[in-house]
Amino acid sequence: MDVVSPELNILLPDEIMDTEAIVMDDDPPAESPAASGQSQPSDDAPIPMETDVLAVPEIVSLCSDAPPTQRTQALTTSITTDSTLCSTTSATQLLLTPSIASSSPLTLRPKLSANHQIILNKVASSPGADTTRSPGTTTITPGGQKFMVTAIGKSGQSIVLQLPHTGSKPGSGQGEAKANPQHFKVLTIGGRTDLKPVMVGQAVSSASQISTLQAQQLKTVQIAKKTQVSSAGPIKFIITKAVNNKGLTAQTSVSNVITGRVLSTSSPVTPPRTITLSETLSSNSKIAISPLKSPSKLTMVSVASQVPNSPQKSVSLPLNMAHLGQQILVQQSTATSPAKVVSSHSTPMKPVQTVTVGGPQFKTIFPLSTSSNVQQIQVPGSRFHYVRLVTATTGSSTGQAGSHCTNSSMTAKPMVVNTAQVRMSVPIIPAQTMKQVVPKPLTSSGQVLTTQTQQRLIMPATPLPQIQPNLTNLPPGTMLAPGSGNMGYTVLPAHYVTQLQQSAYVTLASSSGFPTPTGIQTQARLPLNGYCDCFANGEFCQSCNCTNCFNNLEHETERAKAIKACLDRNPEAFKPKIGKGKEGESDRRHSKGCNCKRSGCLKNYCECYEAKIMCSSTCKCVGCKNFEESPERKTLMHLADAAEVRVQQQTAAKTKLSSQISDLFTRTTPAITSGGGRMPFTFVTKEVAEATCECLLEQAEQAELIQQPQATAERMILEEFGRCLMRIISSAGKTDCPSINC
DNA sequence: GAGTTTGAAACT
DNA sequence: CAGTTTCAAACTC
Repeated sequence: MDVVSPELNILLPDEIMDTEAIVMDDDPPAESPAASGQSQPSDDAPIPMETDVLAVPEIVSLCSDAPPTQRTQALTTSITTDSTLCSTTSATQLLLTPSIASSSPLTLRPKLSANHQIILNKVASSPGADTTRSPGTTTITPGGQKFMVTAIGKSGQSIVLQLPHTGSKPGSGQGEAKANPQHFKVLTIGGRTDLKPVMVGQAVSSASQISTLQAQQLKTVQIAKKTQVSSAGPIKFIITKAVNNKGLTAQTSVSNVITGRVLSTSSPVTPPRTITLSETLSSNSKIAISPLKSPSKLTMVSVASQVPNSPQKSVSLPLNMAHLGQQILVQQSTATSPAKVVSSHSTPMKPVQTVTVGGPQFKTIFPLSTSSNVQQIQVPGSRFHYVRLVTATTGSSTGQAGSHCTNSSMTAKPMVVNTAQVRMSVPIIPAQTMKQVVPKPLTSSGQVLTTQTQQRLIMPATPLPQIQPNLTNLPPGTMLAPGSGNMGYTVLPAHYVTQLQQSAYVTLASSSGFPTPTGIQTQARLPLNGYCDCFANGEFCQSCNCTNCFNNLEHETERAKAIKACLDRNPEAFKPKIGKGKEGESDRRHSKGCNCKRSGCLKNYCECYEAKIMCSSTCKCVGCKNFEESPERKTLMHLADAAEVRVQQQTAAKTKLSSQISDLFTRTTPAITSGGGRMPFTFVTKEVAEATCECLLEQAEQAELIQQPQATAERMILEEFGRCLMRIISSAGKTDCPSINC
């Protein structure tokens, strides 16, 4: 058994994990089921994940010495940690982990593309066959031969897996799948630590395919068809993406799930993550990939409402998946229908515990107690309902629906109950410190409303006591606009005041026809074409160069109305773009997401990068490299860190030098002023200098007398000069007028 | 500091 | 929702 070290993850190209969407064939039933997995020439080209996907480094290569046909049925691959993945024999199992005893064969035709992508070509398109591109580890068991491809890498480094023509139409029924059991198991390892959809292929598995799962991390993702939803139900592949996370070596588990069907494998590599990918039918087009795409696409293992006899309803749950915030998400659905996974609550929810899962896009709700050890997981904004099966048993897979977790939550990082508390502070400071910030006397006590970081009091208009009780319910960044409700304060985060500028300018310079709510018509405007640092900082202009400035107390009304007009146009205008993620999420994220296309999200053009946050599912960026495991990003971060360290060191050195100079000056000044004569010019008088020179001349003469060579003469003179200096120094502390005697 | 690049926002 | 335009910030030289 070859085990791919997690380090390979780093080495693999980024594109591997860029798996926002995959192409899955949802074609009508093909003529050739090819259930046996016969190899057929496939012209299916690997579907690039994105434009530059093909530039995959030669990190992994798959080769098989078996004939193509044989390779089709018997994938012989070995994966090593070195730069070469060479096949052994057709019977060779390539297992990264103690693979599950999955006997369901999956006919795949792996090939190594010119760009060294691991490609499993689907022999022929069939309804049951889906094109799968899976970065990560793929375990395939064709006819008892187990095949595991470790596509360790990162986003965008795609391993293209194209399933051979299976012939088992997912929607055609499960029996067909059983008749021609073609199963593959895809395990993706490595890549981003965050939730990222991973390629999923058609997974047709028997219910018995449940492995012992001890993965510490797992994210389950459902691939949902973007463009087309078959009435028969799209085949959905769920791949657990093992994430190379901090060298974890726990077994990774793989769960390949078609609706109601779950395949699970395990591999001792890294904690997996299950990722949902969106599918674009028949799409060979380039796919813009961003990390953490589409949390709403997350689809989990269907576990609820299982049909007891349904072979497609097996649930494998990775264990320890909660580690480091990784999460297995099990979709609770009626698995009887191979069609679209629909969340259904077959069992009433138990009291749950809301926890924050590391993935920024998940809010996990754990049932405090359920008879089936099902942890319910809620994904905000998702119409799916997820559960996580947790069991204390660590036994091997028995084929039962359930989990094989080994204290998954124990190894997980502390789950923080998301209280979504609004942190605001309302300090009371002396009124005189506010200056212009307080245009009107607030109260006799001079209470000033401030909020936590970056929030400024812009426009207090009413006494604080009226609003203070409400502030505790305001989220950070809340703007209390004048006239909004009974609140007369305008609290703006400084970062977003800039957004107000332009609008404010337009409003104030309302000759442009901007429909101000109040119909203000004035030529006055905020300074500098609306661009005023004072205003941006949420402050009134003071001692700046702006002209016709309305950003002052005198124009309080106009200013407030400008703000209000801006809010009328865009109520979200002052909400922080960069802030906490969704409720329950701990990571910061961009509320809208960037839309970078050329910068790779690694320049400050990218708002996410600028804010030093990872691109998230909300981003629409192309060729994004701003994800956690991006080598480019790491490099930049390292450079930035190094630069910062340099700056700090230089600053510290300058500070120290300045301090030393200052200290020296401080220490020497008294001596100078007191006539102590400790400074050189105080005791190296003209007489001393002359005497020294005489001594040196005398030494030179002596050297000439004894006919010493020039070098020796110079040495003698220098030695004499040294002696003179010593005498000067020694005399300096004794007398004001040191005497030099040769 | 000028010119170019880039992406967000506005607009259609 | 997609395409285009505008514009200011970021970037390069």
